This record gives sequence, C-alpha cells and structure tokens, in this order.
Amino acid sequence: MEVKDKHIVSMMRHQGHKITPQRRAILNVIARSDGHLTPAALYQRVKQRYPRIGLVTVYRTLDLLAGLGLICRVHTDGGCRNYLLRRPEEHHHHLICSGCAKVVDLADCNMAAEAARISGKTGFEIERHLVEFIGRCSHCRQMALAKGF
Amino acid sequence: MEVKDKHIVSMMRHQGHKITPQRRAILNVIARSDGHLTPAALYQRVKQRYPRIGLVTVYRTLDLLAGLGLICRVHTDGGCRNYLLRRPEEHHHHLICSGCAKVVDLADCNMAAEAARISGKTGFEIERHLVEFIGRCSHCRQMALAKGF
DNA sequence: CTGCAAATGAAATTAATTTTCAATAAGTGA
DNA sequence: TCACTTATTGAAAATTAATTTCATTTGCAG
Ligand SMILES: [Mn+2]
Ligand SMILES: [Mn+2]
Ligand SMILES: [Zn+2]
Ligand SMILES: [Zn+2]
Repeated sequence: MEVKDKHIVSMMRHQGHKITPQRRAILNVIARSDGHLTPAALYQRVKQRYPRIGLVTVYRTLDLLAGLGLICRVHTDGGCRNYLLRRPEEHHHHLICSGCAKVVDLADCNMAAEAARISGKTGFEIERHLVEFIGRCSHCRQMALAKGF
Repeated sequence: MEVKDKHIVSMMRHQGHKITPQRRAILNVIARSDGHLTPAALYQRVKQRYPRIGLVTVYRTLDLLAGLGLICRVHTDGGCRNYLLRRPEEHHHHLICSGCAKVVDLADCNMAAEAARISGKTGFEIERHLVEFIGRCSHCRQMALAKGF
C-alpha cells in the first residue's frame, strides 16, 4: 500500500497534478479500504485524519483519480449511488454480496471471445465491458440460517 | 405491444394493484420506447399524452414496475443516472454505444458455467449477474471517420 | 525565495428523489 | 347502479446528491 501510494503519487506528478495533503489523505483512505465507498463515506473517513477538508475536494479528487484510471466505479442496484472502489491495475470483475456488500475482485476475465462474437454479430467495436455477479457470501448465508431463514 | 400491455395489466391486477390512466400512459410510453429512459425523460413523454400527470407518479410507478420485475435498470458510467428500460421477459445483457447511447439487448447469456465456477471458488451463492458491453456502433464509427477521426 | 497556476473550501446553486397530506378515483360488493 | 373502502394521485415541501462560483491558499517550477 505504501508502495502503491508512491506509485500513484509519482504518476500524478508526472501528469502535472499537484500533490496536496488533501489528495494524500483521500488516497490513503481509498488504499486502506477493502471495499467500495461512496463519496460521502469517503469524506467521513478522510475528515478524521484531515478535519478541514471539504466535500467538494473529495468529489474533485475522485473525478481526477477516475480520469487517470486509478480508481473505478461500481454500479449497484437499489439506489444507484455510484460507489467508489480501489482499483487493481488490471481489468477485473466484481462479485458483490447482497447481504453485507462485501466486494470480491475476480481477476480472471475470459470475455474476449464473447466480445468478439458480439462484435461480429452487431457491428459494434467493443471497447470494454462490465461484469458483476451478485450473490450471498458464505458468512451471510450462515447468519441467515442461524436466524431460521 | 398491445398484447404485452394487456399481459402486464392483468398481471398487475392479479397482484392487487389498480389500473389507473396514469399507469396506463406510463406503460404505453415504456412499451413503445426502444431504448432506455430516465424518469425525467419518461415524464416528459407521458405528459404529452397525459398533461396532468405528476413526476411523483412516474417515480412511484417505476418503483412498482421494477418491484414486479416488469422493467429493469441499466447502470451506465459517466454520471450514474439510473436509466430505465423496457424489459424483455428473459434475462439478457446490454450492449451500449458510447457514442449515441443506443442500447442493444443481447439475449443469449451463457454465464451459467462461469457463475458456477465462481460460486465454487468463493463460496458465494450467486443470485444474478449484470453484464454490459460498451462500444461504438457502426453508425457512430462512420460519423467519426467522416469527420476525420 | 518568488510568482503563478492549480487547488481548496465555504456558500450558493442545481438537480434528483422522497416525503407529506389532502383530494381523488379504482375496484369491490351490496 | 351506488356507495364504500382504500390505493393512488399530485402539489408542495423536504431531503439528498452533485456542481458551480469565487475569494483565498498553496504546491512547486524557476
Ligand atoms: Mn474491484
Ligand atoms: Mn435490455
Ligand atoms: Zn472482463
Ligand atoms: Zn447473463
């Protein structure tokens, strides 16, 4: 995480963006979170470390990081709040627990063939894709069982 | 579309929901639209036929229809506005043009094996999934070409 | 250091969605 | 057909999310 932060920081500087303590704080929170965060949730956490920060800065930083491809979004059903997410370097899919909202990254994508097929069938030039599986993690299933369904 | 409307109406009545002219109007608009609509866009179109309708009614009807599984949502990048969508009966995927936002339904889903594999690997009980391909339709590609990239 | 463009944050603004509540109307059953 | 009951409607207010403005601050190149 230390290393990754440095990597990100150097990448940002390289693209002409300034490194501010606010951005550092936001990056730290994102880096140490293992799930997804709404802008508001992120703001709450960042404020503990950096109380003076404004929510606007969070939004702006998120836009920036998303633009640089350093973070990505998840779109969940049920209230389309756009969630935030720490992004592994490579393309991946998501497995989301409908009970506790835990998110598991699925690294192995084999949609290439499917994409090619669809491209051939529709004439689209496929740029990217989004795959989310929604289900119940074993922990949540056991909870449900314990409470008699 | 006539037929489908009737089917939906009878299903709603069967579940104890009343059929109001507002709901009819909304259903008609959804049925004759071939793409996705935001609540606001839907509202605009419905008002032409039924000027007295309120936006609230649109939201409520959308919630109702979504709850009944008669429509579904699409989650697009870039402003997580939750789009609305006419729903074929069966599960399907989406192919979205990043140029003109046209949406193509992809009926043939063969994610079952993948879901089973993931389930086995992670202990999740997979409930459903969401697949979206994003790309450029041929029309938009030609536009781009005409303008010299 | 200095200077300047980039970045910040308070506040106002816009936009989307939900809640409230009194009035209305759909469907039911006499 | 005629109430009657209850779901539904819609205006308005209230929430909530996100963006814009703009004066002030600050990172960092020179
Ligand atoms: Mn991920
Ligand atoms: Mn569809
Ligand atoms: Zn993939
Ligand atoms: Zn599928």
